[in-house]
Amino acid sequence: MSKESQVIKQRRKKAQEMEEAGIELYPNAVPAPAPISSIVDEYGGLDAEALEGLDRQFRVAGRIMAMRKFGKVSFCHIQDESGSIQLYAARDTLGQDSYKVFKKYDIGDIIWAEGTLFRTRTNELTLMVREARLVTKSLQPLPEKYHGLTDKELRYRHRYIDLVMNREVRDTFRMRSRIVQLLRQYFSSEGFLEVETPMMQPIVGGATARPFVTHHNALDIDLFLRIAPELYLKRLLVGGFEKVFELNRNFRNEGISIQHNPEFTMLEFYEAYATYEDLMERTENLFAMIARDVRGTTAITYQGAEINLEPPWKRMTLEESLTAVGNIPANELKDRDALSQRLKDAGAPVTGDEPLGKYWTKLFDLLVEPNLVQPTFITHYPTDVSPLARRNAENPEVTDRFELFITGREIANAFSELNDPRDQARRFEEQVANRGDDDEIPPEVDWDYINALEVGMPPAAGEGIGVDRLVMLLTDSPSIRDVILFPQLRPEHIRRER
RNA sequence: GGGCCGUUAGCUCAAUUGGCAGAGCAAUUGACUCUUAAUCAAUAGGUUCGGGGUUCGAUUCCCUGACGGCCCA
Repeated sequence: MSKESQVIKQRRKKAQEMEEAGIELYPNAVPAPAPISSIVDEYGGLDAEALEGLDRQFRVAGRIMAMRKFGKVSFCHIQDESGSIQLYAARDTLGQDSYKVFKKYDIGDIIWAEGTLFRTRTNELTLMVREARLVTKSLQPLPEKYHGLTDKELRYRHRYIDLVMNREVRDTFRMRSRIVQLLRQYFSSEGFLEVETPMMQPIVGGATARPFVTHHNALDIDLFLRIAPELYLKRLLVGGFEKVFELNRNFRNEGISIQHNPEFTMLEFYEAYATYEDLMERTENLFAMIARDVRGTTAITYQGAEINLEPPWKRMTLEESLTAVGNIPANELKDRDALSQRLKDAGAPVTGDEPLGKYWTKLFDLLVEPNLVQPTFITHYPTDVSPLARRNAENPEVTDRFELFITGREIANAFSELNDPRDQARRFEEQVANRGDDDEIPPEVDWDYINALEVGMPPAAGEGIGVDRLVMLLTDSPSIRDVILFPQLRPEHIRRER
C-alpha cells in the first residue's frame, strides 16, 4: 500500500481537473432529497402514461453503483440507504455543458439529481435527469460490480465498503438494531429500569474469565474492564430497585473465534421476588416475540437446520443430559476416575484437583452441548461451579440455575441469586484460596459486595443473554464477526504516502 | 497455543512438469441517443504478502516471518 495504484492516481487527477473547472468536490449541502424507496414505493406501480401525466420533479441523492455511458445519453444506478433507482441523463435534456460534467462522474461518487419519472423501453422506472450535482467525490474505486467484495479479511477491515457493496450485510445490521430495540422495549414495558454500571472495575467479578487490565493515572491503580456487570446490578437490588437491566459491552481477554470477540454485547436483567423458573418462561416468551417480529415466525432455519422457538422449550437437568445426551452411564457420574478417563479420551484431560462439578461441565461441553440444537434449558448446575447462585432447597449440592442452549451454543445463563452473605463470603473465600495461578479467578474477595448482601438483597433471579449470539441465530449468521460491525482483527499497519 | 488451508493488477480469479505473469470487471482514449454484468476498438496497470534458500531459471519447491480463514484446545 505504500505505492498508490494507477487507478487512484487517475482519480485524484480527474478530481483535481474537475475542481479546477469550478466543480465543488465536497459541497456543503444540497436541496433535501427524498428517500429513493419512497419514490419507488409510491410510483413504481404506475405505467408509462400515468408517469408522463405527473407534473412533478423529484429529487434524489445516492452513490453511483453502476454506469453505462453512450455518446449522448447515459444510464446509471444510484443507491441510497433506502434503495436504488436508475437515472437517465441525455445531452438534449441536460444541455451540452451539464451533460459533459455528468459523464465525468465515477462509480462510487455520491450525486444529487432532480428530474421527472418515466419508463424506459425495458419498462424500468427511471428518473430523467433535468439537473445534477456532484455531492461527494470518491477517490477510491469500488470493488468489481458482479462479484462485489468477498474477501473476508477486506470485508471486516473495510466494513464501510462491505456495507456499500453487500445488501445482506446492511440487512443483518438493521436486524441487529431492531433486535436490540425490541429487547429494550420488552424490558421497559415489563417495568425494568435500564441502568449503566461501571465498565472499569477495581475488582473483577460476576463471571470466570481473564480480564483486560488498564491503569488509572490520577488514582494510580489498575482497573479491569468488566467481564460482567452482575455484582453491580445486584447492588442495585439491595438499593431498592426491584427490576433492573443493562444492555452493553463486556470484555474478555481470551481467544478470538467464530463465536468469540474480545468485546461482546450482553443483556443482564435482575428481578426481585422471581425465581429461575420464572425466568425460563420469560426467556421463551421474549425469544418467541423477537423471532415473530424479525422473522415473522418462531420456526426459523439456522445454517440449514430447522429451529423451533415456539414455547415451551425442553428442560433437562445437567445430570440427565449427561446420561441421556452424553451417553454416560448413571453409575459413573460420581466416579472421578471413570470421568477422568472419559475426559482424557476426549482430549481434555483434568489434573484431578478440580471439583466434581468441573468434570461434569467439561464433559457437558464436549458431549452434550454440541447436540443441543433445539432450544433446551439445562438446570441444576453443581454448586461448586456456580459461585453466585442460590442452592437448591432439596439438594444443596446443586443450584437453582439454568443455561439455555440453541444450535449447540450457550445463549443465556440464569439463576436464583444467592443472597445469604455468609454463604457468599464462604464461597468467595474458597474460590480465592483454591485459585492457584488461575488468572480467570479474581485474586481477591469483593468485600463491598458482601457488605451489600449484609445490608440485605431481596430474593431475586437474574439472567444474562448473549446478544451477539441471539443476533447470529436470528440473522442466520455463521460467525460472530458477521453481526459485529467492526470485529477485532490484528492491526494491519497501513502506510500511506500523501 | 496446535493442525490444515490461503495470500497473484483497485476487485473477482487463472497460470500445464520449475520455463516470457494472464483474463473479466474497474481505469484511460475513441465510437455509440433506451442500457442494465451495455457493446466495439485501442491503451495502461504487477515488490506474485515480506525475508532467506535450492536452481541456468521460482507465482510454482524448501525454510522463516506477517496477515487471514477453518478446525481443535
